[in-house]
Amino acid sequence: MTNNKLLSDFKDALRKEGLKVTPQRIAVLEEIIKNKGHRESEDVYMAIKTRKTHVSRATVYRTLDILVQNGFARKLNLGDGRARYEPKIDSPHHDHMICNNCGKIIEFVNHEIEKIQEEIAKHHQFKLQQHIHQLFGICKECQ
Amino acid sequence: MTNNKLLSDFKDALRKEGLKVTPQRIAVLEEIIKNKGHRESEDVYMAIKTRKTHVSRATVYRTLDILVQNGFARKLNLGDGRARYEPKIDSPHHDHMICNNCGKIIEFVNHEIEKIQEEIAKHHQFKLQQHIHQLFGICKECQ
DNA sequence: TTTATAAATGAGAATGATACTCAATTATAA
DNA sequence: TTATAATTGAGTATCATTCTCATTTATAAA
Repeated sequence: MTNNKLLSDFKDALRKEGLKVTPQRIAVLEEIIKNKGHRESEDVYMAIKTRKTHVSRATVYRTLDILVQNGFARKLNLGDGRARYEPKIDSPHHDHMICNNCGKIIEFVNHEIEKIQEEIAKHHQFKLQQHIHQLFGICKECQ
Repeated sequence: MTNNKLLSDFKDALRKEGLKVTPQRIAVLEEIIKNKGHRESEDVYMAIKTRKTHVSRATVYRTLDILVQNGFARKLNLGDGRARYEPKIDSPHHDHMICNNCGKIIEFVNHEIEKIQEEIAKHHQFKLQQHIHQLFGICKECQ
């Protein structure tokens, strides 16, 4: 998906929700789709602040929530107290391996695991909505 | 394992680490092994405070850390900002399903998933140390 | 048992990420 | 262009957890 298409989808989503299209919201979207990065709110705030629109931390948090609610971004909880955000568009589902030493994040997917998860949920008559699967350890480079 | 054995193991562990055996530390251990519960620090603090030894929040946190470091308890991060602690002794490895509605926690294990995880790690030359696998959704009772 | 002392404790302050408040600003529909 | 409801931003609040440091205590040695 081109960034233009994404931008216009985002504007449509905002309008559909009765939300206004503001330079701050656009800036947060652009910052988030800039790379595959697993960005912290503070990173996004600094990046926007440094090079373009004036924005506040509060607005960054609020906009990241909007992106998550509307399927443009995914919020990750890596257990260190700071949420990370990654673009969700054109990014097939995946989970994460996190290096305990350097913090590097490696994405992985395994359809067998996904399938077993469904079965486990079904077995408990549990209606699965989301899951978190994270592998922590030491990456190749840090050994 | 009997509670007496556990208690004496805990005392041994403390001595081995050069730590003192204090009533507060014993109280935290006893509270944690009382049930399979996934307890919050505040719960443990209130429970001890109400019925036995005087203890402070700081000491509860410090002792829970000691329990985790020495394999007597496991610390869970459920993504809601409050850590949970469960006894680890005599409790085989398991992961958790969490009801998004009522907060109930159901434990599950699946050896196939464990095996695949190992393979994924190996494939990336990643030295696996821990993992988090949590399924979120709606439990049977809440549907 | 008493003593010496390093470790543990507790009360409250500090921290840090995130959420909230509300007056001022701004996007948008008419 | 105007009216107005939504948005923004600066700073404050929150909440779990950690830190500080003076006081207390467990423990080893005498």
